[in-house]
Amino acid sequence: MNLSIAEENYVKSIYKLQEGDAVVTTNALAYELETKPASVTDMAKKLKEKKLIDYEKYKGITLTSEGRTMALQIIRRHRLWECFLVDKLAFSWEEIHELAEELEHVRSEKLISRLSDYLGNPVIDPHGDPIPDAQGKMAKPRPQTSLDQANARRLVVTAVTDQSTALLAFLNAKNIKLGTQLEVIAHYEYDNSIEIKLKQHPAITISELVAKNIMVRPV
Amino acid sequence: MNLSIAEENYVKSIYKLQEGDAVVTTNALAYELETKPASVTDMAKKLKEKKLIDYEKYKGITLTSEGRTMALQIIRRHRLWECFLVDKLAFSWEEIHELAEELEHVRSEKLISRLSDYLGNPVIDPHGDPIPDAQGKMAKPRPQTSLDQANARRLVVTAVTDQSTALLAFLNAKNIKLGTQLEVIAHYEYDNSIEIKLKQHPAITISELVAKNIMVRPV
DNA sequence: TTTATTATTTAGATTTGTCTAAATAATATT
DNA sequence: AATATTATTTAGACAAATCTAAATAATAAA
Repeated sequence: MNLSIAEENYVKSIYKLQEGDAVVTTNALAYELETKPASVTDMAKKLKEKKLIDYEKYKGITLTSEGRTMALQIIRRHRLWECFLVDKLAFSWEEIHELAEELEHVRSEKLISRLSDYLGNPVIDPHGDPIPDAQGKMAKPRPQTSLDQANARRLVVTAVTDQSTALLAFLNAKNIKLGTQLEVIAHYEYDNSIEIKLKQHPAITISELVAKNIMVRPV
Repeated sequence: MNLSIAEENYVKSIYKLQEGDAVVTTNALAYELETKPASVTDMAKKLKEKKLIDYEKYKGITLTSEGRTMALQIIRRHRLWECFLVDKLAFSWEEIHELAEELEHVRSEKLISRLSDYLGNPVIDPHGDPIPDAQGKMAKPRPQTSLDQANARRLVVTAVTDQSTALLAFLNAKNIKLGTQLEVIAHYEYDNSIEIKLKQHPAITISELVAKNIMVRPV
């Protein structure tokens, strides 16, 4: 089946919001796709017609197994292009998402399989997320949490959820990037700020807002 | 200015049909884009509004200098991706066009400039066509003609105009590919067939139809 | 130069994906 | 349980890109 770019984006977002098997609500999907709930309802009817989702009025959305297969293909394409951009074209991790967002819609099984070979068939992308193989199989996602909720002491940065230039500039100034290892020194209850220490750097204190946008996993 | 994919395809095709400065007719453009003349008229009004073309009813279409700049950017993207597909992913010359046709619509100056660097800033693409630089400057197109009209004796294959699988299979069987050098032995007036010889192969005779679809330049 | 042919444009419709505003359903609050 | 709030859907509209059929302009042929 051949999906439009819009349809692909819906399928991908539904997959993302499902996180396993949760039902996705109209509003959540609208928010994720930066569109209006009415548009989501319209598209839900179309995707149901194409048997990519299960959908009943007011009951929310889940992917069918066919929809899940489509989603995994799109995610595969996205993550392989991200690898390409970082490994071959030396882009930094904060620049790649929106480019991969466009490249992922070039549908060619052959292109993707050759790209994968060319990259050495990587199994995780530059954000640390697993890459589905051609059959849609992939490793379990790493158990990442936002920095403000992490309970381990020694952590590694896996992603940044807010791509605003203000945040990225801040992280740059503090030498925090993808793969950076850090140690949590203290939580300050008063404003939920967190004191952290990077190797070869003095300890710094970051606000709750910043901590919420830094994703980490135990090292 | 930000063009839609449809608009980019129009601009690119107008550039191609102009071949310098010729006026492009509605019908010719419709044929090139595999669409209907009425659709071309509609789009012509839009592109005129955006100052990318000069257009007066019944008088045909030409690009403005702004339109030409856009066209050269699109062609640059297209040809760089073709280089990537052949040089890095080992695609053959007959497979790359339609993939590049999609990849060319990812608009990112930075992506293209890095891709160009990565490829060693090539100045001709796998079909032998020149690649515009970031400023839109490019070498003169090679003087290619179809094999049936070539007057030189020793030639090199630069392109195939008909991408049908039947023709490609034929060329494959005869070991004719991009860059293949050949020598014209004889023209047979009766049916306009041509006898040619490839190095390390016995001479073969090809029909006028085949010869018309093989582009060559003197070696 | 009148007529026939071909090229182009217009008018009106269609599809896809979106929107706003209003209606309805589901859920939460009192 | 009645009411308020929030979530979702429907109805109707819109923009982009296309189409068909009919009208008009340009060109070729008689």
